Amino acid sequence: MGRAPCCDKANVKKGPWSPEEDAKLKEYIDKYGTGGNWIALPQKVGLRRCGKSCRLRWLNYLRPNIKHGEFSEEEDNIIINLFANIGSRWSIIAAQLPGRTDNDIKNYWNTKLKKKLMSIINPTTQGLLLRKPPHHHQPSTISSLLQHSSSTSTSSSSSSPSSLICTSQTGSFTGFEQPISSFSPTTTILNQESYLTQMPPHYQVNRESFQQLMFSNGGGEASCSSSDGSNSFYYNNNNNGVKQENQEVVMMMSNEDSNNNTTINNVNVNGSGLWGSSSEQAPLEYFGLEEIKQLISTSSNTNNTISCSNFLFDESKTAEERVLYYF
DNA sequence: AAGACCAGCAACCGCGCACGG
DNA sequence: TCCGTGCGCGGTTGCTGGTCT
Repeated sequence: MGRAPCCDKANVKKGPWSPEEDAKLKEYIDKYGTGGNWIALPQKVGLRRCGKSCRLRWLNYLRPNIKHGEFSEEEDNIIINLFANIGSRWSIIAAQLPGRTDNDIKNYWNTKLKKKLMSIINPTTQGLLLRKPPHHHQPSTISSLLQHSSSTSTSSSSSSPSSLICTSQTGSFTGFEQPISSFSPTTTILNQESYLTQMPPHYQVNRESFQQLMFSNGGGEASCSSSDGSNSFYYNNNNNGVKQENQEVVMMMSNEDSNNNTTINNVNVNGSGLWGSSSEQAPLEYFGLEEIKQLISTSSNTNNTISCSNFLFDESKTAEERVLYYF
């Protein structure tokens, strides 16, 4: 037995709201408030609308102080950074942007910002450039990345200053403004509030979220190239979709030899620096692609993408093109 | 000029969660 | 503790206007 419908579908109007409906709803809520019951509201207002529809219309359009129009660069930066840290929690992101609604931000992200960022990160392949930075490397800022986008050469992505740095100790990409190892390993996605409050003035970019950010939607070439010829993918072997205390982070590295053969090594980087402080390197763990596929094989398979709570695995890609990311 | 295509955005849908009985 | 109900969220759909061919 399915869930009871929230309203009588046959007797509710759907589609765009008329100015009259808007006026009715606004006038009523201004006068009496929502009464804490959206389902009952349409009847009180005299609208043939679903309560959920009224709520949406109010929240996204009618309520006071809604900001419409262009997003500022500042807002862009906040959205990008928050998305990279907490993913598509649009309501949380919206809470950081007064006057903006989650729907607005979601639409803005999907239609403009994601494309903009993709073109910045890798203007040629639309893939994510990952390269080992020199120790003295000063990561660029997001704003400088955005500024850089207009001048980046399309033929030499490896020379782009937008290289990404990752730290396994914190489980976060920084890549931008913040030195690595600013987060404690106990920081969890679940604990969103503390996660946010621990964010430095310049937000960090969360490793797995950034991958999702870059690779979701299946667009472009999937491999992550580095200047030394290695491709790097990451996954998290935690199954519940939430970062855990002292969780292991397993990094897969694939290398292409002179014959264009790709080998994949899986390096456990738990507790050590991302690119390995060899003396502290944890024992290697090996998870082949087949094993990973097995891990996720119980999940549903739609549109050539096997998915589960943690992973998306694009089967249509070749080995080195495969994208595996923490979800 | 007209049809095809695309981008932007408002709105819908379904699911998970919280809460009260 | 269980169940029903409403809310809130995120993904998706579909309409509309603009651009391209």
